[in-house]
Amino acid sequence: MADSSTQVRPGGRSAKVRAAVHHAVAELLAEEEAETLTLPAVAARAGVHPTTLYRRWGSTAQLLNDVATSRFTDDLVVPDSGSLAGDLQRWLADVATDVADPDTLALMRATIGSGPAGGCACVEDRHRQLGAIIRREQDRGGTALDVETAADFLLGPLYYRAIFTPEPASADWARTLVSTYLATLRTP
Amino acid sequence: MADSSTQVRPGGRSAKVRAAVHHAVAELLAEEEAETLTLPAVAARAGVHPTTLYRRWGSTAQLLNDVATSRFTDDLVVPDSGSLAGDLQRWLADVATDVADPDTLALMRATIGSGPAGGCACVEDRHRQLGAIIRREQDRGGTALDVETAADFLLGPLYYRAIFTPEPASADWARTLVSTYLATLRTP
DNA sequence: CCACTAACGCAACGATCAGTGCGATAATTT
DNA sequence: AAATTATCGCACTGATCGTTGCGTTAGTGG
Repeated sequence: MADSSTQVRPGGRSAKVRAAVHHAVAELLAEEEAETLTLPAVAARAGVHPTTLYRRWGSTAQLLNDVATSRFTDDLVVPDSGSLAGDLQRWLADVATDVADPDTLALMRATIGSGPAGGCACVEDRHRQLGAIIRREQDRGGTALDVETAADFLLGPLYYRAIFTPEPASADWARTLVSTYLATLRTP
Repeated sequence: MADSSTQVRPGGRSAKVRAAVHHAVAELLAEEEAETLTLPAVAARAGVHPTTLYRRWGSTAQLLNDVATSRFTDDLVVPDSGSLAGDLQRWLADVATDVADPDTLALMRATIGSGPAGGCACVEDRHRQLGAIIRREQDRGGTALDVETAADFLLGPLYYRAIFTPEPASADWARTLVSTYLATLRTP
């Protein structure tokens, strides 16, 4: 009975405001620099009163965390091609395509800059997806992989290129990354 | 003779102001959230008038870029242990130790969030250092490595863990990373 | 359909930010 | 040492931000 006095009300209007605000954040990050991303600016773009943003989110950091979490959660379908290599290649290619979008990158950068937990909000679901792929391979009777190590070798180079280097990471490059990673497993 | 009319003057006072401002940025990022990093706040901490910051840097984005560039340039000595494995292990362990510092991480996060070129400012010199190590191995008659690929497998997982995951990356883990990377080269 | 209340809009306020013009200081050159 | 001028400090101003109190709108349960 933890805090039963205040009941949430995610009805039509709140959901509509939330969607408009999320859309406004993505728009503003896509077109201008992250400097001008203030709560009044987002409110004006979303057609919502600034007070609403101050009350619901409080700061741009929490708003960005919310936007990034919902943006990078359940946005990709975990493939089931029948083999580990196929699943990983399909999935990482999708991730690479997603990360190659400049608007997506802008959201990631802003979220990372908003606080220590910003990065986690961007890749938390990716780790869940990778875990699902690995678990499925294990159920097939295949090799048991460590999720963290796989993330180091697959997501590591991909996100590193996206954030820290100007050169893009294509879907083909992601597939090559999976091949070389699986090759290292067969030859310890 | 491009713009010979305006000559820079990096004398004693300017250098002192610059150092104080850089120090103030690092301090503010270390203690509080990145939200409050405004030019007047930095000026107050540095004991400098806000107008100076508006004129010399113009925005927090450019200031952060300047701070990050000078912070992550010539801060590590490229080792020369006689072997590629030794050089890489020493160097990447140093990088890991540097990145493990919360204050360093805060500066990196803020710089990444300040603009598209933020990430490059943090690792540009790292690529130069890695290139120097690889070139030295080549001069020894050893294997010729591609700098970009090596960065993908060495810096990628390291910076990915630092920015996107809560678990730290120790110096020992970095050395293991080098070992596994070199192992993959011997077995193509 | 009605009562309840979470969520939003509105107006007003102090605080801080971003920018400008002008004089003072000090680095650099002759 | 004197002249030149890049750089900084100061005072001032308009704009924007962050916050609060109060009334209104609209989900939610009876």
